[in-house]
This record gives sequence, structure tokens and C-alpha cells, in this order.
Amino acid sequence: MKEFSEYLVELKNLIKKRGLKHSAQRELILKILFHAKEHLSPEDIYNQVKKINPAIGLATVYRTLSFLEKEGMVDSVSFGAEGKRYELNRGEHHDHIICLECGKIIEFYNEELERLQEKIATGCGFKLITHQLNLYGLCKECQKDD
Amino acid sequence: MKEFSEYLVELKNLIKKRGLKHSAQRELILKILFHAKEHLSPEDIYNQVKKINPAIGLATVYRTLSFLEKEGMVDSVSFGAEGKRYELNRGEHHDHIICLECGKIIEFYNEELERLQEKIATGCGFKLITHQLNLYGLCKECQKDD
DNA sequence: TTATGTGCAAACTCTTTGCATTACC
DNA sequence: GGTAATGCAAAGAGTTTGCACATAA
Repeated sequence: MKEFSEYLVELKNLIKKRGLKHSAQRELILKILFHAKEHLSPEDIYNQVKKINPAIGLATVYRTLSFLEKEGMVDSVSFGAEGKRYELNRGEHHDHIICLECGKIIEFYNEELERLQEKIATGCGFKLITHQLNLYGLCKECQKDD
Repeated sequence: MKEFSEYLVELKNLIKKRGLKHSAQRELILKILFHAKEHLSPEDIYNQVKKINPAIGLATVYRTLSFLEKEGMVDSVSFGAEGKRYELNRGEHHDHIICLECGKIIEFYNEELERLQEKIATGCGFKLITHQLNLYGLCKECQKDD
């Protein structure tokens, strides 16, 4: 598993390559994403960031997330209505299965599924670039409650 | 292929069952969805509705779409960032493949894919209720432009 | 030194809500 | 006649933008 320092180097290289400047804010946001155990909303990130540096602005969080997403260092996912959430791109693509009752999210990866999608896209004349698949259902615990 | 009158009957039955009241607005919005060739945003629907009845309010469009979606008569999909879009539920589930260049959307259905998703959900201990799969890529025409 | 990044506040977009009025049953 | 639906406008939530100032290179 990649360490934070490796992601940091990646970020710094990226910034240099684009002729931009490093900042403590970007590093901090990257660190929060690295340590996140779940998918974070901009607001979530903002709240965590403020604990360490109360002066930071929400706009910086949005700008940084847009930047990181455009550069491919983070991925965004949206479940249902509640806006986009972000996760660090750890190089292992996965999809999500979401419990409609309790909101629990499980990540999964299925090789066969990936191949099938590729086949479908090709069949439609498309060159597949990416995809988002969300399965919605009831988790084991919430099935009992009915 | 089901005719509009059949959807209208379905809507009226639904309204009766819930102890609610029919309205020309709801009927009009249903009709617009029925004739739509693509996925419509609330704003799209509002603009079409206004041509026929300029007095109608955007809030009514939102309220009607929420109602129809909750009752399963329409489905919503979201592609990328641009908010939810709506389509009439014609009883044939399908997924979408979207061209990142020109925005073209193709609908497809794949039995094997459906089965596989069911299997994955079960494997995670979930009871699958629904899903949304969007494939993103370049369509045949846009591949040439590169 | 100079261009980029930031914080703040205002602006914007999309959606929801409260309320008086209208329309269905 | 009574209740639900509507239109309007205002309020909310989430996100973006302009600008003066701070800061990395």
C-alpha cells in the first residue's frame, strides 16, 4: 500500500509540471483524503481542515478538489441526491454498493464485470474511458429489520 | 409499445389510490416525458410546459417529478455534474453509455450484466434493489476527430 | 519580484418551502 | 365544501467567482 509521502511527491511533481506552486492547504487536503476511511463531501473535508488550520476557506477546498480530480489524483462519486463525494485515487478501480436503509457503502471490484462493460461499449461503437456503477440495496443487517 | 393513454390511466389510478387529485399540470408533464426523445432536466420540462401553459410554475415541475419518481412512473439519471435528468419509466430497464466529447447518450440492456450485478450484491450480503451504471467514452464519430 | 494561491464575501444555480389562492372531487 | 394542487416569491443548500492580500519560487 502506497504511503502518504508517495502521494505527496506525486502532487509536488504534478504542480511543478504545470508550473504551479505548492501550498500547505493542498498538502493538508491531500493528507485528509489519504487518511479518510470513507467518501468525503467538500463540507466534511472543510470541517477536518479547519481543526488544523481554522483560517482555511471553503473555496480553497473546492478549488483543490477540482484540481486534484482534473489531474486524476482523486475520484468523485455521487450516491443518490447528496452531491459529490471524494476519495483518493489509490490506483485500484472499484465500484460501490450502497445500503438504501443505513447508507453503508462497500467497495468491490469484479474483473468479469469490467470485461463485460468493455465488450458492451465496443459493441456500441464506443471507446470506453471510464464508468460509474452504483448498486443499491439492503445490507445484511437492514434486511433483518423488515 | 405503450400509448400515452395507458400511462395516463396509470397516473390516474395512482392518484386515486393515494387519495389525491388529478390536475392538468401533472397530465401535461407526463405527456412531455412521454414524447421526449432524450433525458430532460426539470428546466427543459419547464420550458416545454410554458409553451402550452405559460402560467405554470417551476415548483410544480419539481413537485410533479418527485411524485412521479417516488411512485416509480419516471426514473432519474445523472450524468457527470449537471444535475438530475428524467425519463418516463417504460418498463424496460436499461443503462447508459455517454460520449464525453459530444454528449450523445445510447441506452443499452445486457442480461448478463444484470445477472452479474445480482451475483455481486448477493456476494456482499446485499439484497439488490436497483442500480445505476453509466459508461463514459468516445462515440464512433468523436474517435475520428482526435 | 512576480505570478499563483488564498480567504472572504458576494454571486449564482438548483431545488425546496410557506402561503394565499385555485381547482378538483 | 373541503382538501389537495398550484403559482409565486422567498429561502436554502451547494458551488463558483472577483478581488485584495499573502506566499512560494
